[in-house]
Amino acid sequence: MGIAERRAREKELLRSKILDAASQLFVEEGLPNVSLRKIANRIEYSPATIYLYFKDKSHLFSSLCGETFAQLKDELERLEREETDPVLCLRKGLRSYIDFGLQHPNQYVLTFNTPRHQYELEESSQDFKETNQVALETFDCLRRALERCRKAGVLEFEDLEATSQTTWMFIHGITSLLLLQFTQNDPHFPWVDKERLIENGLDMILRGLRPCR
Amino acid sequence: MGIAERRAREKELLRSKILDAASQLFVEEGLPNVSLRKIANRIEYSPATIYLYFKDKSHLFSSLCGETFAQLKDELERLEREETDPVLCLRKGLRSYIDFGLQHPNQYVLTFNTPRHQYELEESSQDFKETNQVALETFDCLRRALERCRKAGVLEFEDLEATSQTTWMFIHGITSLLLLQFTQNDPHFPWVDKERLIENGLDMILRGLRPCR
Amino acid sequence: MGIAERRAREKELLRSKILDAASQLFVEEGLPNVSLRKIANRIEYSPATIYLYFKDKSHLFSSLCGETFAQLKDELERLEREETDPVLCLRKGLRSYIDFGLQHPNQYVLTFNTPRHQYELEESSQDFKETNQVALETFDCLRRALERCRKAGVLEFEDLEATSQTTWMFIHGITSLLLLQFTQNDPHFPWVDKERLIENGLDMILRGLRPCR
Amino acid sequence: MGIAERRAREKELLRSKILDAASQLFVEEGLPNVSLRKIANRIEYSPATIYLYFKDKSHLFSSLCGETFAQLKDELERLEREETDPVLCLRKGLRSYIDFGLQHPNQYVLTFNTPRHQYELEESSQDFKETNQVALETFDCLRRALERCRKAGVLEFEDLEATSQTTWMFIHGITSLLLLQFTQNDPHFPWVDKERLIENGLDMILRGLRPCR
DNA sequence: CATGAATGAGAATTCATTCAT
DNA sequence: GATGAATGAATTCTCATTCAT
Repeated sequence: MGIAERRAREKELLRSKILDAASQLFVEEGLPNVSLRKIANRIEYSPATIYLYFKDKSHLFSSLCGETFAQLKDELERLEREETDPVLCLRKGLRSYIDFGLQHPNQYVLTFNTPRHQYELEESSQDFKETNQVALETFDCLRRALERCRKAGVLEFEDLEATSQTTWMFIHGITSLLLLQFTQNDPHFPWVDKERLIENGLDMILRGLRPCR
Repeated sequence: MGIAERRAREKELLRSKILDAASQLFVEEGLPNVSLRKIANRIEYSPATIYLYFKDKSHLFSSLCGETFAQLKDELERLEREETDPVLCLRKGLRSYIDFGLQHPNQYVLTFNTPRHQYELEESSQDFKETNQVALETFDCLRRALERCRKAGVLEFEDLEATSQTTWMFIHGITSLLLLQFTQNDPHFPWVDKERLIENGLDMILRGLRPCR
Repeated sequence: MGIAERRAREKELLRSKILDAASQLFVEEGLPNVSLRKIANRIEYSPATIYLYFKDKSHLFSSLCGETFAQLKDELERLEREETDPVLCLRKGLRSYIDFGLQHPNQYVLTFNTPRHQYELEESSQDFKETNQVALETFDCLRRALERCRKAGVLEFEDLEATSQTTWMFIHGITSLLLLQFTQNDPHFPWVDKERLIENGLDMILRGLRPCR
Repeated sequence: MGIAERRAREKELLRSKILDAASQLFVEEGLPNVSLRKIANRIEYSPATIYLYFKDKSHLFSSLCGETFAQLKDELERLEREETDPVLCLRKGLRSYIDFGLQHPNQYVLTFNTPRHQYELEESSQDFKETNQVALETFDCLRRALERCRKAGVLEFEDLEATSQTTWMFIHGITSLLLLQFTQNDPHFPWVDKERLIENGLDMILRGLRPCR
């Protein structure tokens, strides 16, 4: 029993090491330059070993994203429990989302800015379903946060679903272009200070939802 | 004389065919799976021929994006001349941007959702400079549209630059997630109807900028 | 245990096969016409396999030369131990050098008659350092042989270093032009018999160093 | 008539320009990196034009070498006429040969250190015959210079042909290794100063041929 | 469980050469 | 006489993946 447990623990550990290495390489070299070989090198295992833990490259990346976003969900749920003021809770949540994207640029880009057919994944796979489940639950946090504001009368809108999705689009736009800005470092575009942009964005979103008078 | 002209026309034609083929392959297979070989196959020319028209792969892609976005700029400038009502001009412009992105999904993704270090391009290149110039000019349309609204007293905001950038972020978010939705075709997420989402998004943006009372 | 050994042996064997094939192709087709593909074809392995044994093309060639010249060094050092007469030792050594060059025409040409910038190799590489080390040690044999003759009073010269280098130049000239003669097979030039030329050359070298009276 | 002449002159001129460009590129980039395209670029003609003047790449290079060595022959023949002291004439000739090699490193290497089957050339070709003729005549200068010294009693040797060839081998060795030294710039080998090496070499050659007592 | 060895497929790019004009 | 356009063949090298051990 103890032996089996240790084995399971060790197995889980190696799986994590693989994902960690992938994540690091991702940041350092950019998605298309991450090869299984490089991942294997970094953890000092053979490339073949990775196939014992992940069916293929796309499953690995899919898991990576899934597990990354699980963290975001946890954070948003914590916020939901701890922050009682509904508008503040919403605002902090949106802010967390953006910060999270900036902290995990590659997973963010891979998940939301990379057409899926590039890293195909059969829909039936277990990994895929899990990832998806997490995503839906994460989005639910936003839905609930908006609904709470509406109930409290501090925000006003008709269609909860449409508003949630639109709000997501806005913060996705903020996150996404900030990421572009930092990875490209384009000297020609007169980018406003990051902090400023984020707060201005959140202000505009909330102003767009405030009651009409 | 006529001969030289015909030749030039033919040359231009082949260049277009290459760009077209690239763009199609893009859609069908995703950026990292587009190779010069495949492009050449599709137009039934040899791979080497492409090098007579583009210095290398990154120049080809850069040209592709640059030339595509020149169209957007043209359209926005046309709008600016033709639509006199400032808010309507702004709204139509934002809408055009989104529609344009949806019509050229791959160029859009390549330009705004693809970290540059993946398809690097020396900054000094002529292609690069031109593309950049076009981008800046396109953004200027948005700046002017917002400023006109402010002068007309129909919108209210403090910092023109920050507001322009934030607005861009929002419509980029809309475009970007709509594209994701269509390329992924995720059956599990309860997407609201596209038209609805766009209009809701534009409403929210404008509401976020309306005068305080 | 036995398994690991057999594997190591097999691995070493394939490495040798690659080097052999490279060397042969070299002879048959000339250096710039030796491609990794051709080497792979000849040994009936895939091109990719070669990369498991050599980092890249230049490392392969560098290894080839290095390992070849290690043999020359061994031979010269053996001579040094076995031949006690200093002039004879020198003469036999020079002769060995020439014969060695004639026996390994391609490695010789690659090492001494091929401008390095053609097959560049980072200086830091391990292969490179080793090759270099071997070369220096081989040259040391010549230095010592000359010095021994001087001490014995049978040869006379002022500057050991300059004389060693000049002597090397002479035997290199002999080797090099004999190789040219055999690879070109030029029917128009009235080449004197090889053996004659070599012995005449060695005579002239030794006569040039004999004491003045 | 005048027209035809001008045409012929112009044609000859372009031929020269091609050879010049080839020669320059040679020096700058090394033999295997000289492509017809680069040559054509440099003279601002199309690659196809080169084929109007040279049958193919190897003929071009062959001509290049032939014409370069014609210069050496001219110089040696001039020396023969002007320098009356036989030993001095020999020594100056040898020195000229070495200097010439150092001044035309790439042609020298191509001619004498490059196995012919790398740049094949049918023996029957006109270019080939001419080049060969020049080479034989150049070697004749050395033969005559040695013979003159023997007749004057200042040098002593039995076989003129063998001695001439050996002498050539020696100065070829000097030239060849000096060229190696300069193109490789190997920091590990303690090369003696160039001038010193050359003069030491010439001394040794002449000492090797001086009368026995 | 882990891997060393191997590979087929494919990538970007360059080149010498041809030929219709 | 000169060339613009085109190409087939070749190059080095990387990668995801498999499989016997």
